[in-house]
Amino acid sequence: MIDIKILRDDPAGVKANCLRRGITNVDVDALVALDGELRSVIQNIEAMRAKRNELSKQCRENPEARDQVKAMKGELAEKEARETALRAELAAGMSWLPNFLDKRVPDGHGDEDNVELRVVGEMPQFDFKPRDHQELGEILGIIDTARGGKVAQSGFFFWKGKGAQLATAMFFWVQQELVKRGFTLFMSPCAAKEKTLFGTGYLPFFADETYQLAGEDLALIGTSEQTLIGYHADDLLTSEEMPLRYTSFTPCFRTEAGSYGKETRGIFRVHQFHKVEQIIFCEPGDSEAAHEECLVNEEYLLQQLGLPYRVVNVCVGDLGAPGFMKYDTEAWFAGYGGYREVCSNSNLTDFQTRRLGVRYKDENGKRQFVHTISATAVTDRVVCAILENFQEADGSVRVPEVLQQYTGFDRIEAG
RNA sequence: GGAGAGGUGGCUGAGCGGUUGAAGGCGGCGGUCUCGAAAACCGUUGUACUGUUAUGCAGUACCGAGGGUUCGAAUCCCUCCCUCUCCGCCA
Repeated sequence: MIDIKILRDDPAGVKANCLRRGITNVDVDALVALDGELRSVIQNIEAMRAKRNELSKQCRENPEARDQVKAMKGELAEKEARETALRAELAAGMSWLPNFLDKRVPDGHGDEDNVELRVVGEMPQFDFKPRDHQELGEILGIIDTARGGKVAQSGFFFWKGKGAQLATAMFFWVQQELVKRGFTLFMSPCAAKEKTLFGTGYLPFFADETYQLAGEDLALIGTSEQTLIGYHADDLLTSEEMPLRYTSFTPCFRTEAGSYGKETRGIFRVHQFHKVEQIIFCEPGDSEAAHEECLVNEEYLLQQLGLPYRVVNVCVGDLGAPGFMKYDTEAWFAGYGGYREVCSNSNLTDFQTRRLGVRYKDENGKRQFVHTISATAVTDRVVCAILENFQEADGSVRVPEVLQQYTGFDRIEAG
């Protein structure tokens, strides 16, 4: 949600922002008109109430006042109904307005327009044709997509045996690393109510991406960002306790509506994946630095794992509506033969906290909305990158050194 | 799932149709006292929205949420949500 005062003061700027983001379903002028009408109705109602309250005080001595108030009731009720309707209509429209954009966000329509910032790490060299993670998973018996389909649905999968051990080791190691960097570790709910999904900006924008639980005001989470940020809904934080750094390891559920047939090979795009998340709550002036901090963490983890990667500045067309600026980190996938997204790191500014009511008192005692950063630490995709980059001619895979203390083995042997 | 109890300001805790935006206590802020501090005493202290001749003033709303009764509701009625206690079941 953006500040409605900005909408009032600079509707042209809001319109331009929508236009640049390709958002066409919001009529900014209509919203401004709604806001104006609402305020005039409010003024009207408040004047009537003031009169009513005044008259009510006289009722005991003056019976005529009672009749006057009675006479006002119908009109007041009508105006109040109008106010309720206007508020609902305005809120619905406001909920579709996207966040503003950082000056550095590049133009563009899709991921092909993202701007490469740097390429890091050494490419693995092979004297054979490297296999992709799907093929390796089959050879090693560590990824089972067929049985995922059997027990759940196509798009669900099993990590099995040493693959599951490798993934578990990586997720555990990453949580430990983030705790060392000042993050508080959570184990968090994997379902959330509509209010939480709306507050974090997933609704209404990504409604068809969520798995709704039948008969409940609950959906499976698409990311622990939803619950970790919802954690502080309606809270008043203090400058002293910020920045708050939170992390959680959870499954993430996505219907992937509309993406059928896209990147379906392997487990790159699935209905359930697993993620360690980085969340930061901070004062507005600190969010740019916090955004960079999460990126540093992502890069550190990939470097420690020995994975080559590149960082891109995500263009406006590939940036979600809540995002102010986003970095994607793309690991090299040797079998696939290209860079593929493994981490997504967004500065959401006050877009979520305004919806959720997460505020703090600034040095003047004024209440302000805090800023949030939401960034991936690692997901299953990183395990896939390990498989593809650490493979050998027969399909065996070496375990990155930093994970060996947790796996208890240094290779997954083929055959 | 069964049976009870309860949700009031930053916290604690009164109020149970009108002068209650809400007693008392704690905390916070300002002051007196002091070389300084503590203690004591005095004063002050909610949030949101709207309008303004704007670090002020006025109005409206807010006592879990939403409806209703009433000239008027924190107080009465209805619905829902949540929390706690006991019993049962259970990873």
